[in-house]
Order: sequence, then structure tokens, then C-alpha cells
Amino acid sequence: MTQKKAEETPIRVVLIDDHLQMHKIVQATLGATTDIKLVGQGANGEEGITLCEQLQPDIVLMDVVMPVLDGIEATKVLHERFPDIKILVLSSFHDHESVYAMLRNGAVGYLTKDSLAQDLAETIRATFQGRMVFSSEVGAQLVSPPQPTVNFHLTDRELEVLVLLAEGLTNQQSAQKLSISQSTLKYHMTNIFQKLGVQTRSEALVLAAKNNLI
Amino acid sequence: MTQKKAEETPIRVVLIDDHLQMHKIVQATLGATTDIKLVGQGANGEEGITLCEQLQPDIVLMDVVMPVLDGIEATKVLHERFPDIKILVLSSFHDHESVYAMLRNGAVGYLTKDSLAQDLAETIRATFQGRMVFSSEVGAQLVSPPQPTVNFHLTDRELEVLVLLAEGLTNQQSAQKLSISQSTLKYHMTNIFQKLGVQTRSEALVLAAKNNLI
DNA sequence: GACATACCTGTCCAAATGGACAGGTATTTT
DNA sequence: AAAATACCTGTCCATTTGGACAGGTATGTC
Repeated sequence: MTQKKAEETPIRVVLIDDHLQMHKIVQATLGATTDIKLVGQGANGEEGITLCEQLQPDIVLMDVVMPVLDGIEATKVLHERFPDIKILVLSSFHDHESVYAMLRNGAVGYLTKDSLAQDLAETIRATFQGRMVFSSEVGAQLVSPPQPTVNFHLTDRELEVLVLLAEGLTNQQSAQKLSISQSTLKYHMTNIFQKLGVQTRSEALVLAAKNNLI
Repeated sequence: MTQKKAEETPIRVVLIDDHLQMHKIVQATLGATTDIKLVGQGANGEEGITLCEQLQPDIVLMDVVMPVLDGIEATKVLHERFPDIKILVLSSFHDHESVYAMLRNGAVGYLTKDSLAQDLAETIRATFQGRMVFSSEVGAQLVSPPQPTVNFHLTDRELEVLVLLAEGLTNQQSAQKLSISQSTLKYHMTNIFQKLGVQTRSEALVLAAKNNLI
């Protein structure tokens, strides 16, 4: 079932990674197949774009962290310029931000470098056929709700205040609940506004909600 | 490379779906392989749980919409009771809620029924090896921000008002921007509060933000 | 000791908010 | 024609907000 189309046009793959070790591994892995051909290799995003212009591959294996132009930007550019090229991420990192940044920019799969020894070829075939494949570690990020990206250096007390506000309490009610005076509560509010860079409590709450602070 | 382990223990699969047609398709597809064995079949979540207790399969192919006990609940129960069983969703639906509900409850893959004719066997193998596989249509849901679950029956105008509020504008500023009087704006606000079931603009904004209305 | 930070409190005041009224028009449904 | 809906406007008023002051304490760092 696999190894099929050996006599037909093979799946044409370009690898973009700044680690020599990865090039060796991928070369070895894909060299053993007849239906997948590694047609180009680059060490950063810029080289990757040039290679894709020249070679028009079916699939790009893309690292995330690279010099000159990183994988996130390179993916964005490639996906805009060549929407038919499928970008499969190979990365050591699988944090929420990396995963989502790549997916948002057009990547259609994400393997951790640890897991890729297993069966890169099969994943490439599945990707070529239009499915999205993720390592299990990456999948965990897909499910977990995004953590607060920035906490704006709010102090514990300020966060307490913010939470009460979000519940719709007035300054007076919040102050009572925290056993402090309204003056103090307003003092905290002023600090929260400054740290969040907003003018009104409305903006503060929307910002906090969108950053999953509350 | 595939079809391997034919002489070893095959991957043991249970199918839970209430459509006879699906049972026929899966039977035919997996019947053609030697390394995957369809060991049990059920028509709803409850049957699925019973089957898993008896058979302890490696993988469950699970529908979402089913009578008696749906796939979302069944997945939750199965994942808690048998965390080692990998649940692969086969569904006609690929809306954001279905996809995330299943993933949250422990599913590790999601194929649309349209796409599954392609290569169910390979996806089962990839799943067995610990990867997560999604149809391209499903993948789109992973990337797109969740759509508002409920819109609270807000009118267009009310939504406009809500958006302006979220930007931190005062009633006065919002009214100006919409070229209506402050009275009218307050009228809309009152209606928004009622429909959202809240008392203050703070609550309204938090609720709206958390439901991705703004 | 000097300094910074987090926390607490007060007063004064202009502006914004939200509720309760009491009206109006235009459009669509029954 | 009557009813329902969305939309628009006004007045009156108590409460809340947020800014600008001007202070205080406790804790830790340089």
C-alpha cells in the first residue's frame, strides 16, 4: 500500500532546518523510500523560500527556530505565495504558542523531532493526501486552553481586584469583599489601568478576558 | 512497511456507530488488512462501553451523534475508565464544538466520514503509534478561533454597540460614532443587559469576551 | 540609612452610568 | 387592522467612576 507510485512521480520534499543532524536523519529516512524524494535542503527561512520558488515541492519540512528568517515567518510567506505547498513542521519545541503560530500561518502538521524517527515517511504521505498529523505532545497543546500570554506584572492583590470586577461588582462591593476601603480599591484600579495601558474599566476587562487573566 | 506485523498481534479495533452503512464500509476496509482486526461493533455509546470492558481494544472508532449515549459522553467515560484505549472519531460533522468536545474528552484523532474512504488503515496505524490525525476540514477548526456559541439573540445594532463598548468608548462616544443620541444608546444597553442576563457593563463585556462575541 | 515596592487611607469633584419613566417611527408577521 | 419587533428620543435622578491630590505602614534590597 505504501511505497506505491514508485514508478510514478514521487512526492517532492524540501527540508528547511538549521541543524546538520536533522538533514542527515531526514536524508537517511527518505532515502529508503521510493515514493518520496528529498529535492532540496536549506538552513533558514530565506533559503527555504528561494528553494520553493525554484523547485515547487509538494511538501516542506520546516523547523521553527532558525536564524535569518524563522519558521513562523517563512511559513506565512510560503503559504501566501504557494498555497498548494503543504508545510509540515518538525520542531523540538511544542509549546502552545509555537504550535498555534505555525498552524495559523498555514502549517498542516507538526511533529516533534523526538517522535519523527518513528515514521516520517508515513506522515509525509498522509500530509500529501490532505490530512493533518500531529505528535501526541503537540496534540496536547491543541486541546489545552491558551495560557495567559502576558500577565502585565500585576501583583496578586491587583489580580484579586480584577477578578472581582469581572464578576460585575462595583468598587464598593469589591472593597467590602476584600475588607479594604474604597480608596484603596481605587488605588489598585489606577495601578491596574496603568499596567494594562488602558483608560477605562471596560477596556481593562476585555483585555483581561482576552488574555485569559480572568 | 505497512501490512507489517501480520504474523504478530494485530491492532484490535472496535467500531461504535449507529449507521449500518459505516459498519459495512469499515468492515470492508479493515477486512483487507492483516495487521488490523475489527473485533467488536456497537451502535451507541453504551454498547461501546460494554464492548470495551469485554474486549479491551487498542483503538475505538467513535461516531459523535448517536442515540442512547452520544460519542462525546462515551468518549469521556471510556477515556476515564480505559486511558490506554485510543479513540479516533469518525463523524460527518466537523464543527468547532464537536471537534473540541471530543478532543477535550480524550479523542486523539478526528476523520470526516467523507475523507475516511481514503486511508482509514493508515490513520489507524498512525493513531496506534501515538500520533494524532485529522482530516483537513477538521484541522481548519483547530486553527480558527471558536465561534460564538450563543449569540443571546442580540440584534445587529446591539452587537455594534457592544463592540464599541469593548473598545473602551463611553456611552457618549459610542452614540456619536453611531450617530444616535445617548438616550438611544442607553436603550440599547438596557436591552443588551437584559438579553445577557447581567446588571453591569462589566459583566456584559466579560461575558461577551468569553463567548467571543467581541 | 536610603530607596523601592506593595499596600493602605482619605478628600474633592467632574463625568459617566444605569434605572425608571414616557413617548415616537418603520417594518414585518399574524 | 392589530401585534410584534427593532429602532429612535427625551427627562429626572441616585450611584458609580476615575482622576488628582496628599498622606500613611511594612518589607525588602542596595
